[in-house]
Amino acid sequence: MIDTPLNLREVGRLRVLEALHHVGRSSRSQLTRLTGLSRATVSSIVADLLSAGLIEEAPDTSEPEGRPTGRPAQPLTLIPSAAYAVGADIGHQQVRVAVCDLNGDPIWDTVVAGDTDRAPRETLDLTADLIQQAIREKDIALGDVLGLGVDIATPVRTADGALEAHGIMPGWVGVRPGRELEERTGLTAQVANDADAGALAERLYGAGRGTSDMIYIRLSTGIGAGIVSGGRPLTGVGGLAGEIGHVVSDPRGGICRCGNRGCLGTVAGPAAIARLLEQSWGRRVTVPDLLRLIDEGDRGAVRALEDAAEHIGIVLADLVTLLNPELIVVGGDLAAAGPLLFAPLERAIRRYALAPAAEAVTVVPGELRDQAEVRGAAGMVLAHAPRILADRLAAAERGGDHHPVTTE
Amino acid sequence: MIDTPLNLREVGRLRVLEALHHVGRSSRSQLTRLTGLSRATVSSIVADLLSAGLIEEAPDTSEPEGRPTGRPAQPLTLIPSAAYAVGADIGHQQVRVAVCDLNGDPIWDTVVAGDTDRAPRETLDLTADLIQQAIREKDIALGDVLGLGVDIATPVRTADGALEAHGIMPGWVGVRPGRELEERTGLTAQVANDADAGALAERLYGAGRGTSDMIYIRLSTGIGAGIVSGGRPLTGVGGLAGEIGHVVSDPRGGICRCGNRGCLGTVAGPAAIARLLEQSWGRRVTVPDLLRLIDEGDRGAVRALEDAAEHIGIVLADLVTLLNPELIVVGGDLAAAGPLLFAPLERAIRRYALAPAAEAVTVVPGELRDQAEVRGAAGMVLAHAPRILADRLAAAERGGDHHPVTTE
DNA sequence: GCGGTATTGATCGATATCGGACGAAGTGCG
DNA sequence: CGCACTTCGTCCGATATCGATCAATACCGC
Repeated sequence: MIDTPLNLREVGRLRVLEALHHVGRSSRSQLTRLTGLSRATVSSIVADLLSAGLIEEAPDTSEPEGRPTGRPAQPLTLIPSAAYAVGADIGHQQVRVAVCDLNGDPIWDTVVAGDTDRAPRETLDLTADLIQQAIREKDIALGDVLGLGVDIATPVRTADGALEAHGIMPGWVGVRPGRELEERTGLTAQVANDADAGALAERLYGAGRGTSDMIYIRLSTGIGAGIVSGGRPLTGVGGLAGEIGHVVSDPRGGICRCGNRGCLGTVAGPAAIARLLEQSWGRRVTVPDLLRLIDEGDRGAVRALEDAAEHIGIVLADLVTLLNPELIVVGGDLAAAGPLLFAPLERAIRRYALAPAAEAVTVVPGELRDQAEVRGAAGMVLAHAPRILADRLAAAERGGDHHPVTTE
Repeated sequence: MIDTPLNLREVGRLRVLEALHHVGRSSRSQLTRLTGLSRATVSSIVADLLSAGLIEEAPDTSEPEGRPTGRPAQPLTLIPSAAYAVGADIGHQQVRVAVCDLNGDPIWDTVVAGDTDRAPRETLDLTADLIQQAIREKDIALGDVLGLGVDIATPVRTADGALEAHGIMPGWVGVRPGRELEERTGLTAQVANDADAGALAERLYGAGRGTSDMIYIRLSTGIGAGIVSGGRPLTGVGGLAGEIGHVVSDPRGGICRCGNRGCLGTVAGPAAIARLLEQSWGRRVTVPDLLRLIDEGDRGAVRALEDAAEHIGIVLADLVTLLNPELIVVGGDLAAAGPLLFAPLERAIRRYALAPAAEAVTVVPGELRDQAEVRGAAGMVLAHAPRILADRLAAAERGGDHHPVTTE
């Protein structure tokens, strides 16, 4: 993903691809407006892309707008199956691999359970096997795969893609899953934190479509957040941004594995709620148990959830004051808890955040559920799809110069 | 600042200008690497820009690198005086106007005191007068001014540049200072919050040069912050981002004018510290008074400052955990307080922020002092200088087609 | 129904960009 | 001191882009 400046001759194609990727469907004349190129150039590039099999003339669909008059435009679209991206989500207890088409729609999706925390090598082997299985089963040419996106439940150092020491996956410290999987699969890989991947997915395909300033908060075992600012993921200088689970929520709270006291995750994380209930119930309580108890209206569980939600809401309120986001998307298992979670969350935001910022923000549950992270991982690659496609077209022209499709 | 896509023919010039603006000094051959254009194209564009008087062949300076061998490169630079930007800083008790050259260096700078809070119209008139006076005195052609940057001590709605209701400048609510000043001066204007302007200035010209993830915190009357994320200012969806002064610091603290309780600004803002001392001293204490007391080692003043710094540090710690910045720059009057301010600040960050994030961040005082905001205001314009210059060159070619310098 | 109008998409000469070859300007070594 | 070598900048033919003109298609009003 090095940002080598493109040859000026290749910029046109890139712009057309980007515009099509962005708006999904567009005519030649609309493309001239979107790209700034001349109509002649757009027509020429479009002809190229058509013969390259990347785009197609859409069969003309519903156009319910009161059209102005004039010759009707011929809509063009990217062919979704012209290229694919693979996403791999490495969680604590499972590996998930999905293949997505150019639209980001998953066409293959599998989850395999396993104790990933302690076995990096085996987990990476398994992941690579799943990827190859997917490509084989869907009969995809390796050259049609744009790349591999990986997300993992621990911070990723942006500089070299290595995993940070303070993460919760003990055996993985220092491992560079991107490079490992590149060697195993032959695909170019990029790696991100799971919350960042989830944020990207919800922004591209889920509840946050079209927003530019969004926070995705993930309530599963711990608490993590992915921040989108100005349309771009906010990772911070070392990839640690969004570690909302380690904001100090109660200075007199319990000791966190990160070394601080009263981190939000230890005070209000789903695991902490479950542990709280274990004390009174005297037996093991999992997050699904918790959800069932809440659903049954168990007063202790409801109280624990509400208290946790208020703590989370207070921290979110700070984030709202500081970042002034448009939307907060709540994902992870616990998002299923519904209004009992959302009501105290929103109340805390309205109460503690700066009023105009609180008014500007909406809190919604995620739409993608357990698919969010994998789709976001693939989405990281797809976000660069136009660039990768343009690069490949340019390389193909410089290399094999025999285009039998050139003239008639 | 509409982002109309450029004609492909005009992209080359833009890229060359951007590269030169970014690195400051560069040879033709280095420009080919920076821009991705061919050597031939770069040479042609450079010839254009030379004859347009925008760039010059630098007289060859110290090149102390162990040079590799080969024909020496001919360095090129933008001519700093080829264009200017005007900055206007509208504070609570003063208006400051500066003219900066293409390097961002101020060549004219004036402060005028006045009760700006209650007199928007008079303040705008005064500002416009100062701007015109500056242009006249420095004998600058209006066509050589790229634009006007305005910053003001209240949140600015990004959508239309109007001032937000919750700001601290009562008479200004709903005013659109950008449009007002455009009408008065004939320059195109852009408006930002003062903390955002300060952040930009410190990042471009001050303590934060070269950083991409930075927080600028301003301790003057109140507390505000400007956030730079991934090299871009983070304004949020409504321009409210960075309102660190309204993060709730003490839920049982006093009522803030924003309607909440215990906002950081009311608990630990310079004005709050001064008010705290007034209670014991029984007379009016200003921020300069406060600084003098601290300098004299007055124990009450020192204690009040340290307590305030800890409160501020705790909120900054949250920001460090959430944004993982590289640098925190402390500006505003109070930054002059020195180690008595910085020590508790850093201690709180180390204590409350996530350890690896705390290790990654450095806290430094600002370098630009009271010039930060004006220079940042001008810097907003200068950040787009290449684009504006390229646009103007293109427009000039389409319009007046008589270039006597073309042949011969 | 038919000309007027508006918009899209294609065609054509002028021009700018690209890649490669060439001259220019130095360094290092025999 | 000359020659090989390296890098920088310019020159030149091939090609893509641009702006303008032209054909195609649909709506509108009389």
